[in-house]
Amino acid sequence: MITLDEKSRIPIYEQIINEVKRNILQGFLKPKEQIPSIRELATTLGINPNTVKKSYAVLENQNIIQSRSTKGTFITSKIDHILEETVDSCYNRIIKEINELKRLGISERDILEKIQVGE
Amino acid sequence: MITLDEKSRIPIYEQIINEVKRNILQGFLKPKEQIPSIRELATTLGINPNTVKKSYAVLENQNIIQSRSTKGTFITSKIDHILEETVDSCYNRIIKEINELKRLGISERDILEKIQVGE
DNA sequence: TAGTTGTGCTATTACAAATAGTACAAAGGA
DNA sequence: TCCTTTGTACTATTTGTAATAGCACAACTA
Repeated sequence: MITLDEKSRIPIYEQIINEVKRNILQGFLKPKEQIPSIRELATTLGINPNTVKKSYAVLENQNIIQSRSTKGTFITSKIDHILEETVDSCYNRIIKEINELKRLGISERDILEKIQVGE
Repeated sequence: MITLDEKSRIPIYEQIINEVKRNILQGFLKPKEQIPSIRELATTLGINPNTVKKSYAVLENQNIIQSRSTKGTFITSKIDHILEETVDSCYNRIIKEINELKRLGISERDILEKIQVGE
């Protein structure tokens, strides 16, 4: 299921990209499985087909999906790299925030405690 | 010192807001201290005065700076709240990323270990 | 044959950021 | 007094990107 946030600063076409990846990683979409056609997804989301096309083009470029003329669009058979990349970028953003906190004078110990308690 | 990232998705006027806050938090700008005039900062950064004005308007609205006609613009005397708010938003972003990692199947223990080792 | 698929292309719209330009009043220094 | 600098206020324009609109084509399929 793909949901969009119109108010977000992130463009719709990027949101679609992220949502497709999320669906794959959560197991809702599996390798070789067919995903909605450009026109169908556009109708579902109430947006223009060109916007979906743009998302699919990027996803294909990242070897996450594969489009076949007159057939449809399918998840790539090998999706292992997606998880790794997504996790890495998550960690990178966390590290970035931690460094920011350190710069503000918060000790690493305090940060880790707060994170644990906060869960 | 204020630096801008033209390529960033964050608008210039927001970057200025963040930079002013950062300078305060790092002690480069102190309470009641005068900051560059709208025109001066605009010249320094090579941008339009209206853009700086927009940033200053937001900062004044957040009680971080105070503008006085014909005098200039000054840091507010009370800036304690800024640190708290900034730290809170940092933690919130970290929590958000951690939840994302959990959703991807990473255990909290693994996350915390990775963060510690990564530092 | 009719419908659906992805593809490719151009033109247009929509929106927010940023710029350009002008004008004003008030303070302060020469 | 004169000049400069300050913040303020306002409108108009430019710019860049996202998104839309619309069309045409080839190929597959029921």
